[in-house]
Amino acid sequence: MVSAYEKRRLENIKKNQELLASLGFGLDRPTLEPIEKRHKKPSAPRKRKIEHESPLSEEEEEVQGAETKAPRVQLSDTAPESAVRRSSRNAGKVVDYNKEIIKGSPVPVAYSSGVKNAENAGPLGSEAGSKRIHDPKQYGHIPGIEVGTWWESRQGCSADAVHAPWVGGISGGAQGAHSVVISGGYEDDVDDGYLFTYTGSGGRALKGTKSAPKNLRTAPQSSDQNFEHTFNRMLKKSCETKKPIRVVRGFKSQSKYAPSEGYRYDGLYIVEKAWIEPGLKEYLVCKYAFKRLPGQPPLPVRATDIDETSEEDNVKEDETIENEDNN
DNA sequence: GGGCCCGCAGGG
DNA sequence: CCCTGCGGGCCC
Repeated sequence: MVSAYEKRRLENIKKNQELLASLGFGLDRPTLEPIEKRHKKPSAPRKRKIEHESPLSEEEEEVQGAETKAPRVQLSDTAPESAVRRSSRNAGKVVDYNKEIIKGSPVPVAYSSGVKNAENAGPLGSEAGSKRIHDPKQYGHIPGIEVGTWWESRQGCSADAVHAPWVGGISGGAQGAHSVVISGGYEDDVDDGYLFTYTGSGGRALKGTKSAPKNLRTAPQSSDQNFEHTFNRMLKKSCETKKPIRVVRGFKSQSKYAPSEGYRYDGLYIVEKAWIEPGLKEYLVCKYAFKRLPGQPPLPVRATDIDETSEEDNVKEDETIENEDNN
């Protein structure tokens, strides 16, 4: 039995994947090998899902090797957008830093925010109360910030001028967006690393309702998005001007190209296409297809099996890729 | 672990 | 000034 929500989600994903495949013809996509295969605790036998409904292009399979999993997204039918918060999960966690580094990366890439003051952290982002020395309102790379730079939180990312807002996913100016953060807030977005779809902002009841007023920073989708919205208009402009956009991937994204912890600068992309489509929950959303500019360091790939010292996290993470087969 | 609500930076 | 935003910390 597949719920209407799940059906819609899979349809949207498939549509977005097809679009990305059409845009990605001939695109070179070097990736870094994941760090050594990790051991997973032998717990209860798990059903491995074989994906059929969202086939990847040959090109993608070549890159991903034997991994042909669908994006790891939340599959809850009841409260999908509330199940991704885990900001305090690192409290007291001890991580072996050396094992978190990928060989061959231009800068050490961490897979865990257990890293404190690591050499891969942004120059200012690791220092409390540091003052910004570069202007985030510019297009292209920020001087001194290498692709692969990692921050524990978005505060550091902002201090290093890569993405200014602490909360919003889109930042920009008259010629288009300067930077975006992939944060996994939209379940039908597809991330193939060198290409990804991105959903605009707006259409959320941040103030709550009249009877129950709130002052939230994020909230579930409750109305249509449109291109008149400031940030959505910026990204549409980006599609016209082809100005480069800094892209940061955050741990909340379930993509295999996203860090499992913290936030990582993944370099410059352009917006190839902008359109409006029905999102999940019936509301229209603004969608964008991003494409990575060539000549940048390869993208790291998240290790498949994460060796968590605490088992509850391990189980929880793994369950997100399980699902009843819809056959 | 979930709900609440805060500061902050940016855009208009 | 105002309002907004795919954070995050605190309290429960």
